[in-house]
Amino acid sequence: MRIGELAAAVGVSTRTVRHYHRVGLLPEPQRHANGYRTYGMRDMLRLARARRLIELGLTLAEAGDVLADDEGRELPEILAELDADLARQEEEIRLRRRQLAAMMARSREGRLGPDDAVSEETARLLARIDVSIPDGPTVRRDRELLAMFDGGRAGAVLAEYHKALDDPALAAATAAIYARFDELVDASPDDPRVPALAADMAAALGGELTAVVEAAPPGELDDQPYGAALVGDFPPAQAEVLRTLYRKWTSR
Amino acid sequence: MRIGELAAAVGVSTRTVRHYHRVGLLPEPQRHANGYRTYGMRDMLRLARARRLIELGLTLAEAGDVLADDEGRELPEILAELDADLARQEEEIRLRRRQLAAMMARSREGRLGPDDAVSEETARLLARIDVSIPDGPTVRRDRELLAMFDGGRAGAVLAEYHKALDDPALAAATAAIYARFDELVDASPDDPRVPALAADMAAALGGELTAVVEAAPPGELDDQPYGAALVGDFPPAQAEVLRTLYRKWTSR
DNA sequence: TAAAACGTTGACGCCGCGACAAGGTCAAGG
DNA sequence: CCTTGACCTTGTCGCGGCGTCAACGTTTTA
Repeated sequence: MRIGELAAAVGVSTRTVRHYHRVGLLPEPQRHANGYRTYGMRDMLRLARARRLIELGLTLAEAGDVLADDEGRELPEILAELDADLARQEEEIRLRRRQLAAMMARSREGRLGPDDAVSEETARLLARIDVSIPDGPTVRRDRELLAMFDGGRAGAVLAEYHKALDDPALAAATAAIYARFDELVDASPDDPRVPALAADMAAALGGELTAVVEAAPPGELDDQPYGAALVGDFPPAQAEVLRTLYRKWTSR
Repeated sequence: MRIGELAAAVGVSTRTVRHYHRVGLLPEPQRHANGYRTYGMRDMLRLARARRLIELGLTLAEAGDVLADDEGRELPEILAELDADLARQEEEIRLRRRQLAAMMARSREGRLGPDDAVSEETARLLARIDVSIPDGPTVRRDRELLAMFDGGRAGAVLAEYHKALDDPALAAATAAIYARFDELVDASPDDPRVPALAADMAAALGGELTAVVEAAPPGELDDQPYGAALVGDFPPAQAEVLRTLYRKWTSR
């Protein structure tokens, strides 16, 4: 048998057979006078066995070990390990498909933005915000931030936000604050609305702030780990509100 | 923000962030005077979005496309494709786990050889052979061959073999033939038992042979596609039996 | 006699980074 | 002032399991 016949009989490519030779999974067979590899039945058996193990999910090295050990001494442990690995993969796939199904459903009912690739829990809060708070640049940014920290890093914030939306009066107050913040988009940092809004925000967002800056060190917001990046993303007056708010909070 | 802070905030390595820059998934941010990359909130948002898509199973290129398109135009198709792919993988994993479970069960009850990584159907036939035919070199080789061609390439042979084992008389005759074949292991090719055995095999293995050499071209067995490799695996007298058998069959 | 269909070795590509190497930068401490 | 250590920079190799050229020799077929 030449390499093409062997490969065709077992159902692999000649490249695969040569690859197995190079990595030592199959021994190099005898060569014909012209340099062609010449295979016998025993080579074919070994290749077929290796393929069955590989198709089960063993790596080439593992398959080689199993075939080298006379009569599969360590096969059971490899199988157990492999099964555990497959079980884990299966669970992962199921989880992702659940997420995908939710996203595809949302895609069919409405629009689907990049922030919809988010856990169901966060998706519920985002949907609630969407119906409770009038649209605006700041609420959009907050939605983005909530989505960004999806995955356990801001679970406490989610709970506080839900509480704020549970009470219609609180929800209305929150919406009002968003609106006032939006109005400052082109204002000067000296605008008298800045300290007023900061004071009202400090009063209104008490619980939520507790969750976020639980251990806020003193100093200016710009000097905090992510503070500079945060305020840098806002226009001057809005940034000033954040700085004032941070000062109020750390001096509490 | 510097790269380490960004990476820590999103939960990836700095190496990953730089990799995303190189492949174009994230734009290179501004540099500080010392050459350090400096990130803002928008970079963080983009990275977090990309990560969520990637963790869902999108490739880096796909995630880049989705984030590049303003508001996910082609996201739904990618999601559908991805879900189909995951469904296929899930099915594959389930299939492999079924095979693994069967193998692990066999491993617990008895011994587990390299030929047990085989379909349930073939495994059943191998088990039947094991109890019906006394052990010997030839029956072992036949078991190996059956296992080798597992997977649809020899389904007809399986059926014929089952039929031979269904009838106790046929099973006994088959066992006898195996025994006589084994006796020829050290015999000369001129041994008078060779033609006698070939004749009896031709009579006994009619159906099975029909399945194997359904369209056997005339000529010597050694000149057939896999004939040389096959007879090369047998001692002289046994090889001669096979040649004679092939001649009988093609001149039928 | 030429073309096609085999065979040979060798090298690069894929995907998503991890793990080095070989440095430069910066703040804190002795 | 010097060192230490924790950052940052670019660049390259490695992984797994082959597919896919390239550039060439051999055998079989029209």
